[in-house]
Amino acid sequence: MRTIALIEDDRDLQELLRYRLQREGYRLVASGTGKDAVDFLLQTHPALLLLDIMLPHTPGLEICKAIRAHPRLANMPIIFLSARGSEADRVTGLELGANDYLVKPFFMRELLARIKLHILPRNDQEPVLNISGLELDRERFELRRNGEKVSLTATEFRLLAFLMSRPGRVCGRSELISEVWGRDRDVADRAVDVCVLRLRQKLNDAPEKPRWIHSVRGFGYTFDPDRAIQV
Amino acid sequence: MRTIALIEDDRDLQELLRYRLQREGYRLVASGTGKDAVDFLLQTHPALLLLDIMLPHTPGLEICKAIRAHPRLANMPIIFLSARGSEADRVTGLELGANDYLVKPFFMRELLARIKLHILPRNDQEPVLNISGLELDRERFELRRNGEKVSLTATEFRLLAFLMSRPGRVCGRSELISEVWGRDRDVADRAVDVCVLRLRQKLNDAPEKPRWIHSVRGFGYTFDPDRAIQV
DNA sequence: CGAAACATTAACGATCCGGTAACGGTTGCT
DNA sequence: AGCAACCGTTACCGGATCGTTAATGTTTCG
Repeated sequence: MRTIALIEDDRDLQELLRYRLQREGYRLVASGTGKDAVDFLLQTHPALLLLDIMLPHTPGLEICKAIRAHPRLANMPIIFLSARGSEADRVTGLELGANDYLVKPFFMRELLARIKLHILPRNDQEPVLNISGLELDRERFELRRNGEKVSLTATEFRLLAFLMSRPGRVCGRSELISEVWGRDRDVADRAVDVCVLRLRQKLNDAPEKPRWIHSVRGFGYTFDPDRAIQV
Repeated sequence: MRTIALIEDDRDLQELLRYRLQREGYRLVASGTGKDAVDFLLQTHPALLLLDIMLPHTPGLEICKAIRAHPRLANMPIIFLSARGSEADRVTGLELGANDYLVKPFFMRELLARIKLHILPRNDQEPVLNISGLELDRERFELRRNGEKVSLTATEFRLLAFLMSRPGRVCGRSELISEVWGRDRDVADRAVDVCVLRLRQKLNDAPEKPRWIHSVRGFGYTFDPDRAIQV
């Protein structure tokens, strides 16, 4: 279940949102004040933040700035909720790094739709990817090929997940190492090749017709079932 | 410069947007109808689409669905522009996969802020260059000539990418060597000629009428489809 | 016209690159 | 401790690729 954070001093709105969000399957954690907002978010780890602009003590815009400056929170989606709807208000809100800006009173179902939008869309967070016979389940850490399970190791799984979440994109070895192995890990390029080799073996990914992982000479690898076979 | 596509039948709004977006440094490509929207987008490769909902022939919602279903366009950001602002309209728009929904009349600066929001997080340089029948895809490391794939090697690809990203500019051999081959590489000038030769062969780039890569005697090479043929 | 300067082209061989198998270190479980 | 799974490294191989060279065309200019 995904957690959504709310910072809002209006008690009634707080309760209304709690009710509606719970009905949609979210967990709501709320705070009535912007004091210690960063700590609050670090503790609760929400998937998204609903942020009032007019708050006692710390204005919402300040909080937004602080979040964007914080390395661990920087890309958390933020939706501003504000009674102020002038052009200038909206623009400053959005330019400060908010992902969306809704003017009160807003339609509840629109808010829900926009929340979904900002939480779901990233391919690399989707719990299950299903591409041309390969089913990658990030929650169970399982891979199924035409329905039957293929057991992968952790690195193999992460590598495949990274490639599958960017179908068609050619990923260079250095990119793969920093994203799959870790930015700080000191690992040779060829480790990627070997990992790909092992993946291909487990997937029965023959160099024939419909291949999943393609080598792109001089650049790297790509997951692309549609790519023409190299002749 | 980033391209933004607009599908909108209101001429006045089209011109207004063209004016404002150009002032912000975008290039606008517009179509008054939703017919062949997918082809239109495949050709122009915009970074984002502004889409009217009420269009003659094909409704915007249909276009949105078609885009999301198309593998090469699926994650293009879409902003709906609509005169209809009811809760149901907004929700269906967003749930169909649009990234944003603005109700006409909207604040121009808010639109600009939202455009930035949806474009910014992505890569800085245009991933696909499309010049006079040549389609260079830096993400897939592919080149298509009038739609059909031409397979290039790494150096050929980098050289062509460098030339195509500066159409009309004449690039000297030494410049090309340091930018394409690498500042430190010790390579003779002639290597460039040979690489250009192989490129031309693969592209069927005859020295006749519309030529892509031109030799500029004494200086170097340039990619320029508009250049008059040397007589 | 003829030579110099420069560009085009074909062919060759060195180098680079990716596939693969084998090795050994580490980790975690029994 | 013993064992197996996992993972990064290394080395070798074959083939693709690329820079060089030299011969051939083409343009420029005295």
